[in-house]
Amino acid sequence: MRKELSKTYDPSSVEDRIYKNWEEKGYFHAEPDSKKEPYTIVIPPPNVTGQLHMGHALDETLQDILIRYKRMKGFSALWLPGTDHAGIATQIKVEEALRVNEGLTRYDLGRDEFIKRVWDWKEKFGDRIIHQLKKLGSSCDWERERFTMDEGCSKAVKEVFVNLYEKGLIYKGNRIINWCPHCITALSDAEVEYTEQQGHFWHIKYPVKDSDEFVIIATTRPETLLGDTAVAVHPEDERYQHLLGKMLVLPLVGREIPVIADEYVEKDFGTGCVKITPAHDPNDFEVGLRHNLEVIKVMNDDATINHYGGKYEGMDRYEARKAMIADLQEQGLLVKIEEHAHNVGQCYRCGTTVEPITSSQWFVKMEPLAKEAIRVVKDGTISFVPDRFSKTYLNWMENVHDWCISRQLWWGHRIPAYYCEACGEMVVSKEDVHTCPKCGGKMKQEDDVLDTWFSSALWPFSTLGWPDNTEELKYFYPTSVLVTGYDIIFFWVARMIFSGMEHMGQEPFKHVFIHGIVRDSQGRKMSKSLGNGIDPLEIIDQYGADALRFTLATGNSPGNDMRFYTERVEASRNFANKIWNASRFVLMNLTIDKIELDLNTLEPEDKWILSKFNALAKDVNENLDKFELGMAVSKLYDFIWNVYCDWYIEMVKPRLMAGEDKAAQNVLCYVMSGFLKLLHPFMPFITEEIFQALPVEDESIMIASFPEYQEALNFAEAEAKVETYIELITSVRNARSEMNVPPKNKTKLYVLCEDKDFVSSCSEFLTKLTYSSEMILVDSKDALSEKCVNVVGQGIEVMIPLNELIDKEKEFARLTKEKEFLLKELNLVRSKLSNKGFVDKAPEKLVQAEKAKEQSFLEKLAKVEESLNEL
RNA sequence: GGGCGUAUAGCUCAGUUGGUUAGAGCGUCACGUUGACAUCGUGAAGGUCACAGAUUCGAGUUCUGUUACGCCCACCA
Repeated sequence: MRKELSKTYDPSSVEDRIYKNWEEKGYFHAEPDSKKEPYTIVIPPPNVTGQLHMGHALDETLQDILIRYKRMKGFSALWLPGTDHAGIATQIKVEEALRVNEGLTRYDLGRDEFIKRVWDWKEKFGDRIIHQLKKLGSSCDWERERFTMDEGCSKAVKEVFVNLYEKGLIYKGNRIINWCPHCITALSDAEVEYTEQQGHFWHIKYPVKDSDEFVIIATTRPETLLGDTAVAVHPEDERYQHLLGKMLVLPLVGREIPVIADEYVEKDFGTGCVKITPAHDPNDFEVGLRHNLEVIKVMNDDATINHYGGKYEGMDRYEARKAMIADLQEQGLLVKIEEHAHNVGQCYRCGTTVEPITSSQWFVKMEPLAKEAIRVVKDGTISFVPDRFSKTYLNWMENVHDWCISRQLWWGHRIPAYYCEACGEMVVSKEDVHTCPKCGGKMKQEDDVLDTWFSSALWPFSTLGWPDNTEELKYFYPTSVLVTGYDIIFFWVARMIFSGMEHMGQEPFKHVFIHGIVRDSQGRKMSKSLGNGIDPLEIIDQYGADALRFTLATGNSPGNDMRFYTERVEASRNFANKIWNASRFVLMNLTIDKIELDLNTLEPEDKWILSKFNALAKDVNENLDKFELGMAVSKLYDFIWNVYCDWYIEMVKPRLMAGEDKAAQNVLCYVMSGFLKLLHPFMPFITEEIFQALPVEDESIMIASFPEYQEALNFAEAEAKVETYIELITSVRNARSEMNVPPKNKTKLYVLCEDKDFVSSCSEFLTKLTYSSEMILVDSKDALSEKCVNVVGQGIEVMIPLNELIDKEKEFARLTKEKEFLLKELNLVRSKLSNKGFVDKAPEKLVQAEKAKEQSFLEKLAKVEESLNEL
């Protein structure tokens, strides 16, 4: 006996120790190695001050499975970790803490001091998520950990910004953008989420100047009326031809605005008249450009009304709305109010309704960049798994607008543009600029910072050393696969693709492996506000990281959401325990100290399990290569539990009890160490713990080689025969169960079979697993004097003498049921075989298989009928 | 308005390029302390693969249409 193992597996006593050992041995570290092929994954960097949630757990588990697999396959496998500075999210957190703890705002501290506080915060909490990733077993190369605002990434950001600016792909302009009045910053289109809300349509009269006439417009946002600079109608709308070019008097304001004609207006919608507010509506902005309309912005940054609002100045936009409606009503200008459901855009960080506003911002010109990004997905250079997400991606990329990249925040990469305080000259430069190249005046850097996603977009190459042409960059880029959720395809995946193409001239990754969202047991999204989130760390404490990982990898297909509940984790935990106990059994019976497989001394069941294992290795490799992780893991589960434990261990027990059976020990260990290796990417800890207790040569399973199919281990014939016996054993158990015969009632077993040698070599487990006392080979049934239950298999028939225990009626019913079943199947097979189309067109192999089935059914049917007659 | 997904056992889900008797986990029922494991074992019950057509020798799987639910994008003010 090598080592005494406890009866149940206790992950908590194992995991930290093993992880520490891996780290110390340096197994996670990858170097450029010309003798190996590279395999690279860059982590989707979690927010630096965030905490691990189930979505991370899924994402990291999938990546770790892939990276461990490839590492064992002999690749130089780099999983590059790091964190994201997460502009708005982090700034909001620190501001909140500042407010709660010190009653201060960031403005009280000033920019420099505030940023220092955020760095302090990052130092304090930045390690937390990294520790949590380690608890999961993530085999990241921690020596290469990066941060989106570290020196290298910042250098890359400046390089890219200046580069794009010089190419004319970054520009500054006064455009309409999404504004969050709570975060006080511009947002990109992708950062706005739309929800349908019940609102109103207010119908308002706009009087025609010097006339009794008026037009009626309908609006959902009456407060923007303050910034109207025209009313538009369709050019061919006959109702309004006479008003074209005339002036209207803007209610509540008194300003005069023209009636203009523009194709944008739909004649049949509403009244056919549209108020035009270029400063507060994207469509109106376009109309304004076409007609040279004045742009009057009526709101401040916090969405209160500014000086253009007259008496409404200082009011919040909704207060102003209320007040204006009341005033309009009083003046008899409010015609009616309609209920109206419409989509309202909200800030994806704070949920505040965004305000479209014209503002001077920085943009990335998307059209030229999108071209290449579209090409590489269309021509398959980059593939999405599952493929349907390439449609989502292409649809977005083909309709993408320019990307607003400036944010009015303090935490982030400050835009490398400098303005002369004297002459207004602007310089964009990688280096700090202090004096104006034109007039020598003092230069001041742009206040705005960049969208967080601007730096994340460079992640696959900035983390490898770009813009320097490092060995790492040459070797590990392009990366192999990107693993992420479908919810950030637009934010991140798309932007990495065009950035990689533009700056590296090569795709950032070859595959995008997309997973879904982890939901609660009722299918709801896990969220803080619902309080239905499950903490992965609590699950790890309770059930172990392996159980959690196994749960996340099982029953989940790429791109689909999954439900998470503890019963599933329990099942995974039970599986770990099953493996644990199987290993206890093997170790208890071990006398060998080295695995030496001698293919010449094998029993049928040995060949059978080796053959089954061989097929498993083939399947798992194929599944993993095709990103079918869920399928790979369910095959492993089935093999380990339902094949190795339920059958092979049971078959081999008599041999082990009988004495030192080296062949059995070798096969037990060979197959066990093999399936542990196959399972290791999914359940790294328990597989390592057991592996090291087995008589293996590798010092760690992490660096052992991944099993692959070997022709020498394919024993098709023995496999098929043992398979038949398994069926037979099941049938015997079934018969006994239906006769209500208790397991302890052991009887003889008579066997009628032509292949006597083979049956003899299996006699031990046949006897044991059919609850028999001994097995007797007979030449004919006639010789038996005892009353028997007959069970038939292919080429074999067994008789169980149960004497008076036999319930004749029950046996009759059982055999009749069996007969009906065989008849049904026989019918099915025959109808296939008599179908000329099938025989002519189906593959020959299939036709032969059907014929064999027919024979088998016929043979069995004859035996069953014979038994029925004898009753 | 456009696009996508899902619909398979009581529940949650797998099901590869069409081809044995459609599977698993959990739950249910019966039996069981057999020398690794009750976090277990043995056996069983449970399915018109949403509906209607089409293609095919053959459809859970492919195509068309319908229904229900979900998601994404666009935004007629």
